[in-house]
Amino acid sequence: MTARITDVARAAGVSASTVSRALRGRPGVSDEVRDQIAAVAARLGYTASRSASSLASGRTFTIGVIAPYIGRWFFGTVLDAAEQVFSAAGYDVLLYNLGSPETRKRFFTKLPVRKRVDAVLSLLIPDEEEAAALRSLGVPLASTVGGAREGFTVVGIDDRVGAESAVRHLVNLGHRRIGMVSGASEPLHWTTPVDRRRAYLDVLADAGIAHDPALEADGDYTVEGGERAMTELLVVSRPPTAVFAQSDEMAMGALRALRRHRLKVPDDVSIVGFDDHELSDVIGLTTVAQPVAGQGAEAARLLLQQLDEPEAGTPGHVQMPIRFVLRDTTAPPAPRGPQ
Amino acid sequence: MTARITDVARAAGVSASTVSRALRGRPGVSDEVRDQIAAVAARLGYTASRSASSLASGRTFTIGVIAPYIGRWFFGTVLDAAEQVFSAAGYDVLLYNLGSPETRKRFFTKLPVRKRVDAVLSLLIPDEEEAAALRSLGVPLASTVGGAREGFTVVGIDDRVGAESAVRHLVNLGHRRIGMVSGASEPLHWTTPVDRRRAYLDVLADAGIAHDPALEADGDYTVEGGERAMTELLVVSRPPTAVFAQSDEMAMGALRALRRHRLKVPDDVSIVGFDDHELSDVIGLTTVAQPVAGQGAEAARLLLQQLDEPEAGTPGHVQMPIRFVLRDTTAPPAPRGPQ
DNA sequence: CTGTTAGCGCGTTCAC
DNA sequence: GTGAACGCGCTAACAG
Repeated sequence: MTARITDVARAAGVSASTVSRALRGRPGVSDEVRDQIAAVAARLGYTASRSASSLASGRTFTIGVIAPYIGRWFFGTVLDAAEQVFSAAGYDVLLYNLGSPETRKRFFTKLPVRKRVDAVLSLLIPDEEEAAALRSLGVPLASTVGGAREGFTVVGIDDRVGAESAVRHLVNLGHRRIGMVSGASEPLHWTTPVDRRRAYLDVLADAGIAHDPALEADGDYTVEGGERAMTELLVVSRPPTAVFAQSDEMAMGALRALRRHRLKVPDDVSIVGFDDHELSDVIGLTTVAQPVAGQGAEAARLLLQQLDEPEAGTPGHVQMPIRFVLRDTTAPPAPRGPQ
Repeated sequence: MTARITDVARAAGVSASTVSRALRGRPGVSDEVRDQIAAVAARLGYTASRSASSLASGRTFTIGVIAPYIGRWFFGTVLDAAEQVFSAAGYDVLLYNLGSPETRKRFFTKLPVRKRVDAVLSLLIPDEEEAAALRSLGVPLASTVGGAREGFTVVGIDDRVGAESAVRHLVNLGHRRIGMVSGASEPLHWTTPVDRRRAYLDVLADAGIAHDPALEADGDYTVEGGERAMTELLVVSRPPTAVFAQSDEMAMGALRALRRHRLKVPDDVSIVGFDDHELSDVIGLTTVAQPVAGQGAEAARLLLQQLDEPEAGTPGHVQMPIRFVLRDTTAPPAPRGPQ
């Protein structure tokens, strides 16, 4: 139904190989022949069949991208940026949205990307077993978010430093009852929640503040989870005067919980988030900014680089800069706490 | 490097054809042979090469998805839902992120999906020229958002009805100076901004309110654009006491502009949005809710249905339900307007 | 610089 | 129920 390479060859009065060479910009074709072939191909609306060319060449010009929840702002933004880099380089993106544990498991056992992609970018660091499955593909691998992994180029941020700045800010304001909304119920293999919690504990210890486990609640990295977690923190015997939420979305949930409890922010409770969500500025949320699109683009670039220079080895770990952003949800504690 | 079908055939002591039939569940293979082949294939980690099988069969088991800005919440959520439906049905998703006019143009002239996909889902209705290009692919087509198009199954909402409810709510509260933040600088071919504006004009006319062009400003469907637009509306001689923003993100931008101008919402100015963004609840934004993930899932389902029953023709246009959501950003006008 | 010859790995007729 | 032959459309190696 659509034109094949032999149709173009016949119409241009040359052989199929010449058409192939001409259209892919390979040397060994005179300029006039090349131009004429291009014209004929355009007239016939010819595009090489990817299936056939990858079968013949072994290359697919396709990158597999594995994302957990595209709908979440963070991963959507990372994906957006990575896709732009890939498509600008002529690669297509095969997207796998691994939200539930079942789809995740099925993906790594069946590995539908086998023989379909030239490289894989995982938006969240895979656990060791999953990483081993990906390594078996024999293609370059990269990941954003969540620690190091053998065989992977990883682009991330220093979660320790970022979380420390958030908590230290609260300490500097004079808070002593500092709670945390964390994301512990997520898959346990990534280092992000662990590092951010470690930083929280370290800063408290540094400030001579005893750690109270009752001031930690799990927010599942979602708005709703953040709301639930904040509500939990409000019913402990001595509620916190300030809360560090491990993500902006959980911080927004916490803000909603506070509003429902008629508590003022930052007068009654201070909130600091992490990520610098696109709407954090609208809400006035104090947070730790990280380059989200930047990480996606950088990981994509490094992956393409490995594809171009296979002998270079995997570039290892890249740290992107972070920045504390002061807005309106943090202030010194009130003379008397909430309630 | 990885196992081929002949490796499995040899290891199982059968022919390649039998392996092919057995693994794809085709009839004509005894149960014991089938089981044994499955075992051998699993042991060898065999997966059929998609390139080879689609070259041979003509099917790709891949769906092309065209998205404008994945990073935007709306499209990210639609994509997320659609991808889940596709992958549950065994299809892979080839993602094209057509943010800029250049990438968009390049996509539709080169049509990299040609011979690579069994169907195409566009997350935003293509213009007539783009639609013609897609029709030339000869595969089932579907779209979300933005009116009807020949050859496409379209899943959307009734923008007129939704926008009417938003504006009528403001009228019912007693507002007479009602502004609008629209998204007119977007590609002109989709009906969404047109329909929502039409509804705005109709409701004003119904209420006997003269239309003042100075009360309309373009917000580009972004938070920043909404902020700019609201700022413009505040400097006209008699500013609006209420504003209908054609999207929640623009409404959030408007809220930020108002906050910067020290104006209270809803005391000084009422704001109503459209979409029910995931964070609108956090902010307390009055809006018109539409099923976002639902539209993506439904469009994906209808596309798969066309793939299963090619003779059924294109199912046409599906309208999803919408719902007005009253929250905290709307109230009757103050006795005296702002300023 | 260009054409010819062989596959790439699989699905799909046909025979048996 | 199973195997042998052929071709999907293209690229790579070799001639010339």
